[in-house]
Amino acid sequence: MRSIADQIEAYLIKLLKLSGGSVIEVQRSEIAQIFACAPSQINYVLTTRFGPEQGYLIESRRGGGGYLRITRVEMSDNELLEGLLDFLEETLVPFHGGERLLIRLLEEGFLTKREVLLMKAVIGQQALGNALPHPDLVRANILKAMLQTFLRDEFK
Amino acid sequence: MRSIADQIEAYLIKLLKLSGGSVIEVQRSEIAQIFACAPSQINYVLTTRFGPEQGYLIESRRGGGGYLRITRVEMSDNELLEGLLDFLEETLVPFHGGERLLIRLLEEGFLTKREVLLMKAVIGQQALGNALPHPDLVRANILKAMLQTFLRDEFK
DNA sequence: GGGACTAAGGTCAGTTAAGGTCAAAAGGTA
DNA sequence: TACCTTTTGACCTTAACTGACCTTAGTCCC
Repeated sequence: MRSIADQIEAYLIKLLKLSGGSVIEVQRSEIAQIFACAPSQINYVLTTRFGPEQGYLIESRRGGGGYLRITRVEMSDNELLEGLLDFLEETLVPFHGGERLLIRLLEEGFLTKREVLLMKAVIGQQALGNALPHPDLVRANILKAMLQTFLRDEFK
Repeated sequence: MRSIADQIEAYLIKLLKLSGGSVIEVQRSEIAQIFACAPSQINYVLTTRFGPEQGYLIESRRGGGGYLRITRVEMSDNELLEGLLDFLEETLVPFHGGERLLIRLLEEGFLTKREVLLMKAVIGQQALGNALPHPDLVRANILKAMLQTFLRDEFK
């Protein structure tokens, strides 16, 4: 069974699509009610699925008339790449984090499906094995090296 | 008598057939319950019967709503690729060896130039660093994982 | 303007629900 | 017996989820 988090994610994405534009405003408590879950669950979904890595910006306001605003952020290829490289600079990459990042690049049309599969294969379990000392760090380095490929002249 | 492992294998294969498509999602604990065995038994079956050599890809997710996803990846009859995989099976890959291999694949029209650059980046110094215990082995594994990507259905 | 009250959203630590790993015991078979 | 395959269980990691408590913003009343 799909988890509630997955369902909420799907719901919000649907809202974004329906809204035509790239921004929606929702009430945390309302969403929580729809899915019969704790309000903090919504925060969980937002942080795990709608972070900057996935290409979203979250703003919010508390108090009466408060809201959550979810914005899909469009970026140029270079901005996107450089942002991702910065991100990788400071971060370790667990497999699923890396995967989401790649999906983002696919959605942006930056990578082909074939390339994503290729890169997924690289950062996956099988390739890295368990023997390595710091798999998350190695993953970050590998992704960085691959992405930097695209910053080269010939691809601009 | 057929071992439980064999029965589980048969069951999963049946599920795959029934599903029509080439992918199923199951819960480890559920399967374990059906066959009244330890959950880790399922992992055993997966690693011994549903590895890449047998033409399957395993993905999984932990935590609430976790699952095991088994994907059938059709083997291509392409001798070159399979030959290369065999070759990698027994060999370590120093950087320049790996590079030659990629160039050959480019010449054969298997990879685009872009893909070759991508893969070269992966097996290069920067990505793997110097800290790793067996860089040549890691390189072999990574290349293997990447090439196996191309054995999948969608690329035939 | 300043409390007091109300209506939001935020945080975080802790619990629950998965799957992963590994070594060791058990079972088969040449 | 020696070796290989199965099977299990103890322990680990990761993801999902919740609830108690906190912060911020607006409203009403004096």
